[in-house]
Amino acid sequence: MVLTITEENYLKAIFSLGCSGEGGANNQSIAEKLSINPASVTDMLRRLHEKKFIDYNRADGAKLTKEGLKLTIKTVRKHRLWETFLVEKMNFSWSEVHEVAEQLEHIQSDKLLNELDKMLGYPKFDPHGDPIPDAQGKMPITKAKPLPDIEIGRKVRVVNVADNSPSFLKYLDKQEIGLNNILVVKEIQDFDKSVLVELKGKKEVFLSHEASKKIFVE
Amino acid sequence: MVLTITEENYLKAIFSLGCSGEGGANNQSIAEKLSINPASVTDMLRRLHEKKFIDYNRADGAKLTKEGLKLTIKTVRKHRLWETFLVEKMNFSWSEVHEVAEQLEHIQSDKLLNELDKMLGYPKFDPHGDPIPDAQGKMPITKAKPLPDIEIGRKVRVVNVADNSPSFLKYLDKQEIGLNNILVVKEIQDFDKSVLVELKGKKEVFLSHEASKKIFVE
DNA sequence: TATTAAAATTAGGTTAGTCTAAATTATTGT
DNA sequence: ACAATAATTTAGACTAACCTAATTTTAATA
Ligand SMILES: [Mn+2]
Ligand SMILES: [Mn+2]
Ligand SMILES: [Mn+2]
Ligand SMILES: [Mn+2]
Repeated sequence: MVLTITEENYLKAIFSLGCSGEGGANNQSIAEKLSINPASVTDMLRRLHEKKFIDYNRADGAKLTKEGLKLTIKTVRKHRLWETFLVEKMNFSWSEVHEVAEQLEHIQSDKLLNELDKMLGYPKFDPHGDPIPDAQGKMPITKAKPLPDIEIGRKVRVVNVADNSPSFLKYLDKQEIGLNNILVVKEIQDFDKSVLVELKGKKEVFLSHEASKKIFVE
Repeated sequence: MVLTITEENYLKAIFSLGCSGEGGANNQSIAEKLSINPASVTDMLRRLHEKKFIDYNRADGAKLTKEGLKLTIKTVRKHRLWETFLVEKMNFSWSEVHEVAEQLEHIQSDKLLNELDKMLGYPKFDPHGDPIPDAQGKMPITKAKPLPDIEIGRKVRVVNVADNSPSFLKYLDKQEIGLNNILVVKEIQDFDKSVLVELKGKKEVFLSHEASKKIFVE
């Protein structure tokens, strides 16, 4: 049951593509997510299927098997715990952690993983508000909504961001929007769907539709 | 200047073989250290030479170039800082850290490395008493001697162990010998060169010549 | 010095993971 | 229903890192 780093990355891609959208992950979306040629993806999907980590066919796309899901969730757990570690203990900002966590998630040591979890106080969410699976693979389910779905006037709390790219996160930093911040939705522009929100201290900022779709609140 | 994990491991092997013994590292010793076939080593030595990380010829063996040395020392720094981290912050024992550090040493993040160093208080030695190169690549030089070279009756302090294998380190644990422990050399047996030492609390133990050669004291 | 043994290299192969270009299958718009 | 377009797969190649078996070079010893 020992996966290569490459295999772990494919499984993770299939996992995250499978979360959004109900069907499996199709070749093209995996290729895009991993910046790899579709022909290479075909190859790897065949191998992952042979190893019983995924089911795959052209119509339904790739879906993790029970075994594949178990292994993938462990990788996700590692990724998110390491991100939390980097922010909580190593003075990283939320825009810096993802790249390093992409490396750290492949470290194999159950003891280290458990100690990390303990040191961080068994956190439930990572610095981007993503749920951290526990040692049994269970993770909390939240019913957060994207900002554009909120009625005008509601006061909400930012609980998750659906894009971990440094460019997006730095943009949020600049707008002074962070996890757990309280926002009030003031208005949504008709012509471009941009959202006007009030931050703490009465400060108001416009968020593009593009950006606001990726901000999840409760 | 981006090395593969495999290249880093070869350079590290050449480095450590070059430290002991004045000449370079020969093919066979590298092959043994990495558990790799000599024919494969020939291959890799050629590639490392082409990339200007080593000088190599059959007579003198492999020697790191200035560039190669710089990169290798950084890997050693990472390895030893991570080992220190595991012991100081993650409740690992000195016999458990090496294997995990072999993985962690390949993580690429200058910020993480600096923060790690800072969090640990800029340590000078790792859990086995090996010197940790600083950010400039400088490391303290000590004049420790192996236990069999000490005169009878001298009181000394354990400052380094020259074998990081779990089996050796667990053996030392069992004998209650650890870093910084004070020992008195009571006698050296003629027939097998085993060493009788007195530990704190007057307890006395025999150490085989094999073991005592690997215990460095001051 | 000639013979033998050890060390290193060469030759030829394998596997994982990638690529490009060409062929095949599906989907879609008219 | 059919042509155009999009998605996927096949075919053929490449690189890094390894292997075994055979050969060559160097060292040791009789
Ligand atoms: Mn991430
Ligand atoms: Mn995250
Ligand atoms: Mn070590
Ligand atoms: Mn060490």
